[in-house]
Order: sequence, then structure tokens, then C-alpha cells
Amino acid sequence: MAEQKLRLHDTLSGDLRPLALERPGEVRVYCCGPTTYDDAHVGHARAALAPDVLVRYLRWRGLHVTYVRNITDVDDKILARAKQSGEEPTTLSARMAERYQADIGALGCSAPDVEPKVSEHIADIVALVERLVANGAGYVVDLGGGVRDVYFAVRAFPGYGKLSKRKLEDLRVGARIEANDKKRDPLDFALWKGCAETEWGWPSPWGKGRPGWHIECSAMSARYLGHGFEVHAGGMDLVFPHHENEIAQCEAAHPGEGDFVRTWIHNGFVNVDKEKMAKSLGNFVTIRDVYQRYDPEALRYFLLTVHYRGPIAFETDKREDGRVVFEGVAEAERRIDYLYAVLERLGELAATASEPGAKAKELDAYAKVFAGASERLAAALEDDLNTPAALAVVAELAKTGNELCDVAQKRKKDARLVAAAGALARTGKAALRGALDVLGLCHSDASAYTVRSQARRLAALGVAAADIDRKVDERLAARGAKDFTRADALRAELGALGIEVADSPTGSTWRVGVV
RNA sequence: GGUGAGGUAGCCAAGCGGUUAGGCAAUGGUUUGCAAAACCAUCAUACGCGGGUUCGAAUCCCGUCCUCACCUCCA
Repeated sequence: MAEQKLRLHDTLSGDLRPLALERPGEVRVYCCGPTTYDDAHVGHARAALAPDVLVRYLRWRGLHVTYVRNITDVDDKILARAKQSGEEPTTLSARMAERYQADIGALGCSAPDVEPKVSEHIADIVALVERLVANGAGYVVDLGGGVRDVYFAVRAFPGYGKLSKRKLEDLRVGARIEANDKKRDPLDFALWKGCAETEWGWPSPWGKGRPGWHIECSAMSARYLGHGFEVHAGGMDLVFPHHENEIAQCEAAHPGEGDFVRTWIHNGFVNVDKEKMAKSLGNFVTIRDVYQRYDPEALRYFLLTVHYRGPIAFETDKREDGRVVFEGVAEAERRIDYLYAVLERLGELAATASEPGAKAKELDAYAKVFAGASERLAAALEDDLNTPAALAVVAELAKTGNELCDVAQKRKKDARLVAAAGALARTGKAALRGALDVLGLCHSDASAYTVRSQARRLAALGVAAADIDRKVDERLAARGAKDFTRADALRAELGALGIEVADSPTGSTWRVGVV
């Protein structure tokens, strides 16, 4: 069995352990995707991001990854929401699925290789339920009128509770025992939920119905990844009961075939005022809400500043003028601005390089930083996907890159040094670019990013670019006439609007700061 | 009650037995007509509290306080 340098914190064993592959060079990853009845919030973004970083790292290391992230488009919540809006459940879930894909795609998460939908895998689900019934792990309950439910018998699976470290007795205490309970044991959960002929459902050996909540992931992961795949990801709230039940279903269906999954990774929550962001608490901020105010790249950077297993605080602040500020994301966007600026600066310096092999001893320190970055980045990510440490590597590269540019500028009359700096800038840019790629950051063209972010910020401020241009021109004229009092007054005026003006030998430029 | 996560300098956040990651803010510099950006320096002998183990602990052990989460739908 091939062992990787990458170590992940596995929920089942509770340990940090090296990633073990069944087949050399191949990694299978499954991530529990959304139930598509509403727009995704920042918590969903985080849950999609953790496996994305994993997949990017693995591919960077040359491994072949099969990444599956499902869409649960059949669910009672979808049905309930559709009834409210008068929409067909399938139409609603399809629409929400598209919005999810757009939101997560904009976050810079690469699309999964397979994105299976429950509605397209009913046959797989039915077959799995049949198998469980045949194994004695599932049982059918006749509700009369041709309606039947199928339940999983928790007692039939001895390992039940091993993932969430729960004992059956402990669970029993909190279990809600309904009157008229159809289940043999209160802890048993539905594999198939029968429904009336007129309701939303699919035909099955037990009559019309819909799959239970957990069975879809068991069926679809088995379909695309088989039994015993490498990594299964999801939010910490899925540990129990969702993933516990997935294990029960898959291992009961494949007795003697070993563990369903080799490594379980679970991401921590996004908190608002120290509480978990959740639909039920009503304290959620949708990804779209964030994108309205900030660049998707900023949200990604923000989420990467904290290790995926820990909690991350999402602070919302409403300003006097009514603008909503997400401070952490705003700070992240300033970093994204900075990183794009460094990439551009290095690019400009590299473009002056006429001698690709030029070297200067006084630049050795910079060269060393660039050369070692990739190794440091790998070490950070190999330590249970330590993205904050990875971002420190990015920061080091960016700072060094800027320093190199500063040196080249200060000593621009030294042709030998400038030639060497130009050549080294190419290396530096490649190193930074490479690190950013692994983290999925700054994937836009720098000028495209600038255009879109400036436009969004201007819109947020309610200021027209033409008005700014006019004032900047006016100020330039004042400066030309050495009327600095007037020029400074204009700068202050622009500053009050949130516009930063920068003077250079070739004229004046302006930008809108992150607000 | 059971189970799990966490409490690190003004703020955010790595580190998890042995030369104080990184970022933000602030202050002082280099630069600038003045600024901005960029870079440098300071802030930083910080690790909830009390014991213990060790040559050495933020890191290990015991106790204790606080926060959050899961046990019901939840990323």
C-alpha cells in the first residue's frame, strides 16, 4: 500500500494519519454536497473548500484524483419549500443546484469529476436498500394502502456508533420515541420512505416513495468510487447521524469487505456571534450576500486563513450608511489586491529581462526564498492541510517579490543588477503563481480582477468613475501649476469618497479601497 | 447526562517538548512637493487558571474555569 506524505486528521481513528492509497497514485474523494432547497451560505462554502484544497494538493503532487461531490435533490425540505412557492420540487432543486455550482465555482473550487444527483440514481438506491433487506439489516414496515417504509435495523450492525464515538445506550437517552412508532427501535432510520401515489416519488419494490436521507450518499459513493475509497469529507455536523449511518449502510451491505472509507475528514463551523451559522438559527449569510459586497476570491482567502477543522468567526457589521461589512472578508480582499499587485509588479520587472541567465550575488537571498517555497508549501499542506501556514509561504513570497522590485527600482542605473533582478523576477513570479494555484487563489487575470473589483466598490459607494476622473484631472492640472494647496484639497475630497489617489512620474492614478 | 472541538500578545491566526509562523491595526523610518503603494523597525520573552513530569512545556499528565458544537434537520 502506497503511503503518502500527506497526513490528515481522521475522525474515525481520532488520529493524524498518513493518507493510505489502495492503488498507487490514485485517490478517491467523496464530499457530501448540498441539499438544494435554498441558496448556499458561507458554511456550505467552507465545506466545499476543504476537499477542494485536498484535491488541489493531491493533483499538484501528481496523483490521479477522482473527486465526487453529490447533490441531494430529493428531500423532504425540497418538497416543503416547493409547496410554499408552488413550484415543482424538481424544478426548484435543479435551479438551486445550478446556483450552488455557480457560487462554489466562483469560490475557485474546481468542479468535481462527478456530481451525481439523487434523482438520477434511484435505481442504485433501490438496489442498495434491497441488498440491506436481504442481509437482514433492513426491514419493511407496511403502513397500509400499499404504502411501505423500509428502515435500517441499527442493532443488526455491531459497529454502530464507531465514527461519532457513541454508545447505543447513550443515544437511546436522547432519542425521541414517537407515538405509533413504526420502527422496531427508536434509533432505526429510514432507508426508504413510502408515499401516496399522488405525491412526489419514485416506484420501488415497496411501492411509491423517496429515499431516506443517508442512503443516497452510500449508493452514489459506491457507484463512482467503490467500497473502501480513500477520503470522505463533510461538515462536522454530519458526523452524526449522516456519516455514522452511511458507514452502517455500506458496511452492512458489504460484510467482510473492510472499512467503507479509509479517512474521514470533517470541517469546523462558520460561527456568527460564537454560534454556528445555520439555516435553522436564521443567522446565515448566503454566499451571494458576500459576493455582492466582496470578491469571491476574498471569501476564499478569508476561509483559508483558519485551519479547516477549527471554528471560524464570520463577523457582520452594519455601517451607518446602511452598508453591510464583513470585516474578515474585507481584510482578505485587501490581501488579494496586494497579491495581484505583486504579480503584476513582478511581471513588469520580468518583462525587462533580456538576459534570462543573468545573476547577481546580492540577490541570492531572494533566489533562495523563491527556490524553497514549493517545499515549504508542500510541508504546510501535508500537515493536515494547514492553509494558514500555506498562506504564510505566500506572504513570504509576495514580500520577497516586492523587495526584489524595490531593489531593482532603487538601483535602476546598475545594468548588471537590473538584468539579474529581471531574470529573478521571472522565477519569483512563477513561484508565487505556483503557490497561489495550489491554493486556488488569484486565478483571474490581474486586470480583469481590478476592473471587476473597482466597479463593484464604486457601485457600493455610489460614486461614478467619470466624476472621479474629472477631479483627478483637475488635481493633476493644479499639481502641474504647483498649486499644492488646491491639489491636496482635491485629494482630501476624493479621500472622503473612499478614493485613493497615487502620484507617479507619469501622472496620477486612482483606486477605490476595500470598504 | 454522553461525546467532540476550542481558549495564544490590541485584533485574526499557526505552532502541539528545545533558534517566538504569518496577517491586520498602531507607532517610527526609507521613499514622496505632500501622500498612497512598497519595504524596514517596534509592538512580541503571548500562550484561561492551579498543580505536576522534564535539563527544558504554549506544547505531556492531573485538576479546574469558560466558550461552542453534536446527541432532532443541519456544511
